[in-house]
Amino acid sequence: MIQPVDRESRATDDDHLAVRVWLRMLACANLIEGRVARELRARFATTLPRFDFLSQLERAPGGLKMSEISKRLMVTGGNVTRLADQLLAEGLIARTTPPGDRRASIVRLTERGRKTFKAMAGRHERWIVAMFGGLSDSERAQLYAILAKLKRRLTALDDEEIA
Amino acid sequence: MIQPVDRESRATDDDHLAVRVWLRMLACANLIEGRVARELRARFATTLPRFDFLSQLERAPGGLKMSEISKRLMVTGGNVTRLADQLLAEGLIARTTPPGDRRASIVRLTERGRKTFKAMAGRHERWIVAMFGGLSDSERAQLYAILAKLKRRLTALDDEEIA
DNA sequence: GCGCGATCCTTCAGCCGTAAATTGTTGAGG
DNA sequence: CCTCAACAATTTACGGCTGAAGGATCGCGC
Repeated sequence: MIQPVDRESRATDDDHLAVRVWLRMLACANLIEGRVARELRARFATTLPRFDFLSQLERAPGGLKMSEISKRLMVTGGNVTRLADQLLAEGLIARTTPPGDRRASIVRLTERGRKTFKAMAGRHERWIVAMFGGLSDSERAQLYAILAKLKRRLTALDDEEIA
Repeated sequence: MIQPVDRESRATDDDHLAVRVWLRMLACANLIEGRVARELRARFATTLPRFDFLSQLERAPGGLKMSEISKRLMVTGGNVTRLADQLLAEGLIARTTPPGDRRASIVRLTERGRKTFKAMAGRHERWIVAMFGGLSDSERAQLYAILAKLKRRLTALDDEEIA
């Protein structure tokens, strides 16, 4: 019998259910994210943020503006700048300045970037599928639906006063 | 109508459901964590990891060994050392060496630490409850149950070969 | 006693993330 | 034109997290 000793496991009965749900969800997310990060490092000598960055470009054949990547990855602009610098140095992406706006810059995958990403994406999907393999189809669907509702709520709350 | 443009929203139909569930869950976790972090910073000039650290001590009146905190927070030892240094400097915790093992050190809340934490914890719970307020009791319960199963699976998978 | 691997903690370099200030560019109003 | 606010990207300072290396201590087995 496994005996986890983490934050979530130690929630006490007087905690509100919402808090316990949150701690459990956070624990799951951290376990999955950590595992994916370790695998990416071991097998591809890269990191999750870089993988995510490439993933966005994969879906946008024409390339993306830095600000657009920032929005999609939900990270700040400064962060995107640094990630782009690294991927550029690795030869996985290329940058151009769009005609008509010299402030912006557009980033797209290089051929090498596309190939590299394909290889990683295949593995990535298998890892995720394996980790969620303990749930039934119906449970995955329920989870998907409930999280949709939660996410709507969260984006609606955005910068509203909450407490 | 809200139009999110993040990672999860851009998942395509050929992605396996598990991947879409994962991206959605990650988006939710990041939204919640980010919001809590911002509130803690704005209202208490502190950070989420420090709050979590104190939270563990709150539940352990006799104090905890550094290694125990590391396990419970699911972070590495080096990280715990730094957090402890900061909380020590803020006067919220105290350290002692347990009799019988001079390698170890035991950390516990100071009176000031306990008071400070109480104030933060009350707010924290209200934020979480507000954020999960969009779900019904039944949905929260389902989520709680499904995540339990997922978490069991994840800890079982631990460092097993997965793909 | 004594070796020696295990354990506890710390330190360090490296990456990711943020917020805030800065540089350069654009475009709208006077 | 010319200002000036808005916007795109970058830089900087700081915090969290990791993995790896190192120092001290412990305790098992001989």
